Parts: sequence; structure tokens; C-alpha cells
Amino acid sequence: MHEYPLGLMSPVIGMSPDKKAESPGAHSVCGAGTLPEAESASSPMATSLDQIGRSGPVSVVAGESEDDELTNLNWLHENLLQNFTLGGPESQPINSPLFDIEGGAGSPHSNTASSTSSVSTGSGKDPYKSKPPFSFSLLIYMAIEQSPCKSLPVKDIYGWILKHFPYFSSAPSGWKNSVRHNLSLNKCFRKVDRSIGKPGVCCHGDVSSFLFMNTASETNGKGSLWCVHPEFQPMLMQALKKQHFPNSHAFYTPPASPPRFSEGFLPVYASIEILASSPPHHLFTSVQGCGLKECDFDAATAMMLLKSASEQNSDPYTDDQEGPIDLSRRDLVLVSRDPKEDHNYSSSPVRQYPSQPLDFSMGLHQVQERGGWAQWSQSPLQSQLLGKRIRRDSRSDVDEELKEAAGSLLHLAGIRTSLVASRRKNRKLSRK
DNA sequence: GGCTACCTAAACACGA
DNA sequence: TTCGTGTTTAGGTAGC
Repeated sequence: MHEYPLGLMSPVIGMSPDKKAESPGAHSVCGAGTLPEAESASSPMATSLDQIGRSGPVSVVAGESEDDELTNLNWLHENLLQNFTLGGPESQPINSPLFDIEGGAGSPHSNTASSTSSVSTGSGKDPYKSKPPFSFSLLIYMAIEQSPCKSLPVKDIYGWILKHFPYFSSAPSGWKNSVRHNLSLNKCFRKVDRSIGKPGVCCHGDVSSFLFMNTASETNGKGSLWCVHPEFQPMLMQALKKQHFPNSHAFYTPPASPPRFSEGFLPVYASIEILASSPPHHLFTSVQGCGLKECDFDAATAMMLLKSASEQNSDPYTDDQEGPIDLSRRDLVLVSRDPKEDHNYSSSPVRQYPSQPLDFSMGLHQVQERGGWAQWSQSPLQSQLLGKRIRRDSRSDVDEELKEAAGSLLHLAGIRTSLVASRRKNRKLSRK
């Protein structure tokens, strides 16, 4: 039997699309409440792109989408990455929908004449043929993370993947099996009874804030919601962070006209252009000097981490009558495995997480105190950030801290990644 | 060569 | 009965 750790999907091998395309977007709603502790403990670094974003151009967007646009990975990649890490001659247009893990740019599907100078191979493949450089675990993770509720039914996970990785629309449908297989087998993911949440009501108060608006799976009622096990979120994040990212086009942005604001989509699209012309100073100033091509991903991850930090600190649910799902309540978790039994990461060389089971409600600082999560706990920046967060109860103070930290962390992440990237390049060259 | 990480396929059960 | 979902098993590839 296979256990599923997370990690990289071997870069596109075989798997030629030979099946009919499924229409992306089977969507539904995040029917259940959120997982507060999943968000706090699980996003130990807690997060706050929300606040950060609100002080930036993105805040132009009103309403609940404020959260989403900043939570949205597209935002990270399309703005942060394309704008800054590819700045220079190799810059890609901000709206480039292209995603080419192998470094190519330009495709029949592209609506932009992006620079064709590829970061890596320059072979020029399109997102419909290039398999995402992410493992299914990470794809699922990203899908779930992008949902306001931090939980999704399988159908929506499909939808998210299809939407962002068109490759799968023409790939054999076996990938769905793989997704389900991953959900079942990978202990990073937990099944939550969808009856816990009130259908159609998102944890953030309005389902319209979510990317997928259709309610197919809601009306269907089949299946459960899946969420990320808080205990494993740092590892997923780390896996994501480790992901080699040849260029910044990890995500496909549907070239179609942006959804209407009223539909709740807009943030991503709208903010892109805004940011393109006027990036949030506090976020990007420190990155701009980076000049690194491959700091993208770490930068993105850093952003996510910071975002998580602030989410933990913020209290977006106070008005939520439904109340979030409390993951610490074992009775609400349909599938509850003892972390001790988890084989997923214990044997992984990457693993730097405490083997002992953690309280779901435990925050990052607690994790650190337990000596786990070594890599992150080594970050003085984060420690400082968290330490201050604990002491302060003023939200604005925390915001400021996060803003300051964001730039620094991005910078650090970029530098580190570039070193790793150069090492990898050297390694590959030496192999040849 | 062994191990790990991951993919893929298939079979099966269950419920709507 | 069909379909979607969820679980489990097995075989395979690729990288370290």
C-alpha cells in the first residue's frame, strides 16, 4: 500500500491527453463552515495578506472578495511573480495565461505575446499540454486553500484544478481517480461532514466570495468536504515551497473575460491590473531589488505564510452565525486518523515536523516551542513576528509587523531560492 | 540497488 | 441502474 507524502509531481512524463475535455468548473459552494483551528493551527504563520492587501491597491475591491483575492494563489503568481521576478527582459505580460512548467511560453491558447525567452528550456509548450509541476497533493492543497472555507468537495477540487491547469481538461480522466486517491490516502487531507456546514453559506458569509459559484455539488449533496489537516499544513506549505519553479507560470489564468465583480470573482483579475501598475509598496519594495528569476515561488509561499499568520490573528468569523467547524472536535471529523499512525511524513527526509500529535488548536509558537517545524522555527523573522503577535492585541500593530515582515521574508526567500535553483542548475549541467 | 515519493489503474462498496 | 464518491490494492516510474 502506498502512503502519500507530498512532494513534487515528476515533471510531466507521458500522460498524453487523449480524452475528452471536461468542462472546467463544476462548482459548488463551500457548503460547510470553516475550520478555524485548521486555519489557525494550520496556518501557523498565519496570514495576512488580507490586511496587507487592504492597505494596498487591491483594497479597491470591496466586499468579501477582499479576502479572496489575496488568498488566491493566482494573485501571488500573477502579480507578485510576474511583476517582479520576471521583471526585465524576460518579463511576461501580466495577463499571460501561460503556464509552462518547462519554461516555454506562447501557445495557441495564449492571448498574449509574452516574451518567448524561456527561463529554462524555451521549448514553448502550452498549458494544455504541460502537466503541472505540482503533485496532486499540492494541487489539492492549493485548491482547498483557495476556498474561503478552506474546505471543498471533491467536485470543486476537480473544478479548481481544471480551471487552473487546463492540462487536465484534456488529460485522461484518470487524474480524478488520482485526486480521490490522494484525498483518501494522503493524511494531509481530512474529510469533514458537509452537513456541518450550511449549504450555500460560506464561512465568510457569502458563497459568492468563492471562486466557484456553481452549486452542482451542493445540490447533489454527495460526498464530503475535504480540508487540509492542520497538522500537515506546514508540510504542505513546505512542499510547495520546495517545488522547483522554473518560471512563474504555475497557474493558468483563464483568458476569458474576467467575471463580474458581482459574481465575486473579480479580485484576482481586477487586482492584477491594478497591481501591475501600482504594486503594493510595502510588499514589493524589498522584492524589487531582488532581481532573481526564481525567487518566485518562495516569494509566493512567503506571502501565503504571512497571509496565514494574519488570518490566524484576525477574527473573520465573529459574525458568522454558523460558526466554523472546529476540527478539534473529533466527532466532526469523519475520518480521523491518529497522527501517530501517520506514515506520510515520518519517513520523509524533508520532514521537519514533530512526530508527536499536535493539538489542532495549537499555534505556530506552540509548535515551535515543542521543537517541531525546525526549518521555520529557525527563522528569526518569523519568531520575531510571532512573538510580537502574541504580545500585541492591536490588529493594526500586527498588520504593520506583517507588512514589514513580508518584504523581508520575500527577500530572504528569494535569495534562498536562487541559491537552491543555481545549485540545481549546476547539478543538472554537471549531469549532462 | 534500495528507498522514497509519486502516478496510474483498477476493483469494490456505498449512497443518492 | 447509473453516477459520483471514497477506499484499497497493486504496479510502475523517477529521483536521491
